[in-house]
Amino acid sequence: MRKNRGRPKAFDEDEVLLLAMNYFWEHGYDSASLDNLLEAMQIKKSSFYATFKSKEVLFSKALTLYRHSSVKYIHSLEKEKGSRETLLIIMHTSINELRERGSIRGCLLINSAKECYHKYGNLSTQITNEYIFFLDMFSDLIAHAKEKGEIKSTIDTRLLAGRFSNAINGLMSTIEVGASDEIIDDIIKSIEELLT
Amino acid sequence: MRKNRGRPKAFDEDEVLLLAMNYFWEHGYDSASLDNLLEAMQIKKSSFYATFKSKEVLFSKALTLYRHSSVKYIHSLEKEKGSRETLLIIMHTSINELRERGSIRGCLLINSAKECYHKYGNLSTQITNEYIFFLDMFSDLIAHAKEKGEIKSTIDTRLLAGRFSNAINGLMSTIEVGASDEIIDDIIKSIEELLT
DNA sequence: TAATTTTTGTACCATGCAGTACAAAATAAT
DNA sequence: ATTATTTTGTACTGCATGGTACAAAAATTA
Repeated sequence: MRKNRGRPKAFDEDEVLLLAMNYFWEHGYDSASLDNLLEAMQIKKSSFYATFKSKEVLFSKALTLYRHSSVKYIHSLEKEKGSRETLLIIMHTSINELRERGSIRGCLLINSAKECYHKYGNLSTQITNEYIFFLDMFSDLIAHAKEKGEIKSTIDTRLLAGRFSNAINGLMSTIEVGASDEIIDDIIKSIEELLT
Repeated sequence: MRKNRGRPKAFDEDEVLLLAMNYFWEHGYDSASLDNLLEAMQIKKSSFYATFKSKEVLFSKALTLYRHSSVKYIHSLEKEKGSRETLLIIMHTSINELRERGSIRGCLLINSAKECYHKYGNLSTQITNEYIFFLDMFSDLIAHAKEKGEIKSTIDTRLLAGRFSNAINGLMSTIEVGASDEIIDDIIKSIEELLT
């Protein structure tokens, strides 16, 4: 069986996966209907099922892409802006999104965890694994920041990463529930203090 | 038009609303199908539409009931256990649920906020109002605790309520995403420290 | 050019959903 | 008892969903 036989694909698999990831991020798993996804991905149903075998598999691949692209982005950010600053930028990215568009997408993993918690077992375990990966990444950033003296906190590095992640997860909920700017700004302040 | 005419209702409106609220709390708004709700409420479709005119109206009433029953519970708790202790019990209730059942329901408002954030405008505004009500209640508890010397923190009472609420909202997400007990226990510790 | 292989477009399918229609049943008023 | 009024049970409607069937289209190989 030679390769490159038959009609060639009219789209790039990675490109349409990125489009799908962004659509999932914006709308969530259940609310993203297949038809709307296909429109966002600019491909037809049969092409979709030939390439990604189901909506669930597509989502799983989107979660993996989310990790890969986040790692790439955060590593480049750390090089450019430093470790502690990178952690703060991670938080402020969502806040800027809020001020500019009036709404936030939050963290794809946390959003998905809420959706999958009871409903989708397979996805849940993947989400947990991806989350641990992010926590490791935050731990590394904090460790580097401590080495450089950017953070002086005596709290255990990994637990500090947990508190940081927790505060940001809360912030996304707090924003979505419609808290006032005063409350939100104070929470941001408390997160900055955490990384001191 | 006299009252008590015609066939009498075979169910108590408040009772079935409570059943509906618990079902929504367990499953969320979208995932709670009308048929499953009706089964949980133990009434038939026509009775449902004659009493609550739609699923959305039912949910709105469930949100209001959630506030009413929470107020009642928390006030009695404050009388019995004190103000600071009540705040801690609010947190530990979810954690106990986790240890006992292996999963948590979290806060109905926060769960709903996530679901309604983009999708249901009417419900979103109600959710924000209910949330402000809870924040007021937390503020009162903290104010009382400060008066009694149970809490010495110099952070503004309302902002402290915001930080407390934020940390708990985060904790629910952190649990759902599958964080380790070590991370969770440390976050609990940090919340207890917040109320010191 | 003919045969083979793969992708693509369209029509279709079964299921689950919120909500409606309507007649039968149950009560109160007359 | 008859009539008026309300609730209840069941069947139905229309729509959206994820997924499939299948033939036409587009490329490679011979």
